[in-house]
Amino acid sequence: MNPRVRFAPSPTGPLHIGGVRTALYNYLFAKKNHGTFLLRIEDTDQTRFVEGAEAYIIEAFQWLGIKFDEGVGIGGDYGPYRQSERKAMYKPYAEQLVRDGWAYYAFDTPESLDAKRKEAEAAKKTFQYDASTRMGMVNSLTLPAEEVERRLAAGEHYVVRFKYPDNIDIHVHDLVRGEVVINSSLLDDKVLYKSDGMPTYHLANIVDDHTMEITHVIRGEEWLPSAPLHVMLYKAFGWEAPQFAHLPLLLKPDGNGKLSKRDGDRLGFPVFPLQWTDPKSGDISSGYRESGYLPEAVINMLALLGWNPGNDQELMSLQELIDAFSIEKISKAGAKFSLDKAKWFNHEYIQMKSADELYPYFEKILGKKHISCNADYVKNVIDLIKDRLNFINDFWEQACYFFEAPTEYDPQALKKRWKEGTGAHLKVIDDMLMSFQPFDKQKAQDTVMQYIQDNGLNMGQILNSVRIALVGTARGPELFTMIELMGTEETHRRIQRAIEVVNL
RNA sequence: GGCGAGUUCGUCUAGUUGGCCUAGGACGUCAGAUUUUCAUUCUGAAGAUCAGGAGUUCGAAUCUCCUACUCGCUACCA
Repeated sequence: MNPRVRFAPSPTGPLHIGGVRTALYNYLFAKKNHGTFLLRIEDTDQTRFVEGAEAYIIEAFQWLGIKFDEGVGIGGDYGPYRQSERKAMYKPYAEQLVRDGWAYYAFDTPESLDAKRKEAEAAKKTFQYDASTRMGMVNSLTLPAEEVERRLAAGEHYVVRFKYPDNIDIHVHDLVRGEVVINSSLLDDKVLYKSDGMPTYHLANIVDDHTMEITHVIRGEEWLPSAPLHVMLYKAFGWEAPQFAHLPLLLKPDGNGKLSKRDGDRLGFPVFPLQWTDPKSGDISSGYRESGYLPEAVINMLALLGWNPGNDQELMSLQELIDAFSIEKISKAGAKFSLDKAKWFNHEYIQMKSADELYPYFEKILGKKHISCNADYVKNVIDLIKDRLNFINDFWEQACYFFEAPTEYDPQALKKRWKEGTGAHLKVIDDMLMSFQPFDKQKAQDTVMQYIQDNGLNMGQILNSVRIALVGTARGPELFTMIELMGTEETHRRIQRAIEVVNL
């Protein structure tokens, strides 16, 4: 049977990069095994619903180039794929569990539960709704049947709680961690069905995974503690459980905690694929896309954070990742996100792109500066400066002088390269350069070099002074190539201006 | 507090059946080389006694036990 896997985010805000990796692993697994990858939206918590989050999630995967076969936004035979739209189907399942003795109605109010917790806290204990306490609570286990009926009929608020069999070992077979065993007496009677008529994650995810015929549940490690509950639920329903694989966490670059939005803000890197504006506060969180990352680079980097192909290959296309992927090679320990490595990946991917491919990105950047420019010229610039780009957004910093004459000159560079008499030499060189119409790079270079040699000048000094005139500082690609690209007119203007302004 | 998981260079990791590991690669760092400058690129170096301890064994990063530390979960959130 071909596997069916799902990515099931909650639309409570922008998609965390750890979630993206979870989705990626699901995707790689599905594609490797000729399976189906579907998107399900888990919006059972109406109080945490955030406008635009679902659209954000879909757009993020579009940008990343990860395609769902089925689900929200695509459709399929197992829909609807939004849990809010499946609301009606959960209640019968909850009732079935109560009928079969696997669950019970609980009428305890949030206030009374709070009181119990506080009470326990005062006694330095923790209150747990479980086999040891449930008989002292207000529920269908302690109330007479008629009373339960009456309360239900009267429309009183209630929740359905799972009733663990007492003192049994629950085995969870995890594909990355092996066998995990926990005793039922340590677990609390989790709420399955909420008083607002919605299931909790636990019930909804089991019902949906079963009815959607999910074969493998690949999710974050934070779900491991509730996996025993899920295993028990499958048992209670008499359903075959899917295989589980709990992924290691993505950790912050420094320290040990889980990577959070705050770490991104603090250390200056995005934690979300796309930029996100909070609809309530208006706060903006940066995204990989807007920060100048290439989606291929983000995917490659993420794939290797917690998994590796078992050899030394690090630069891998999506297809190569698919071909090499296997759950067995997923590591158990959490992985720290590294900004340096992310930068390196992105640099590598930019180098793989041609000027034609890169052009649209840079045209947009120029557009924002209100610069419209001949496409061939821009592409030539790209070829010249590409290898110094780590991010798409580095473009302007690295190439601005190709589009705007420098307005000031780096004092450090001037001090080092601009000596007495430099201006006079520049005048001569300027004339030489201008004399080639049309410009002949090789001849111009030969002529200037000859001049430098004939006058016993220092090549580094002279050429760099020209460079400062053109760029504003001592950096940039090969000088005569720049001159050729900028044109003699522009070169002339810049040299003249530099002589005037620096005036030494 | 309870429960669970994890622990190889600063970071990501290789190491799957114990011996070719005097622990390999990548990022980062440092040093050289190339270049008219900067960046790129290239070469090289430093960097882990495999969390610690005990044991099994001729031999352990790899097996067993104990300890420590870190993280996760502990809601009518997912």
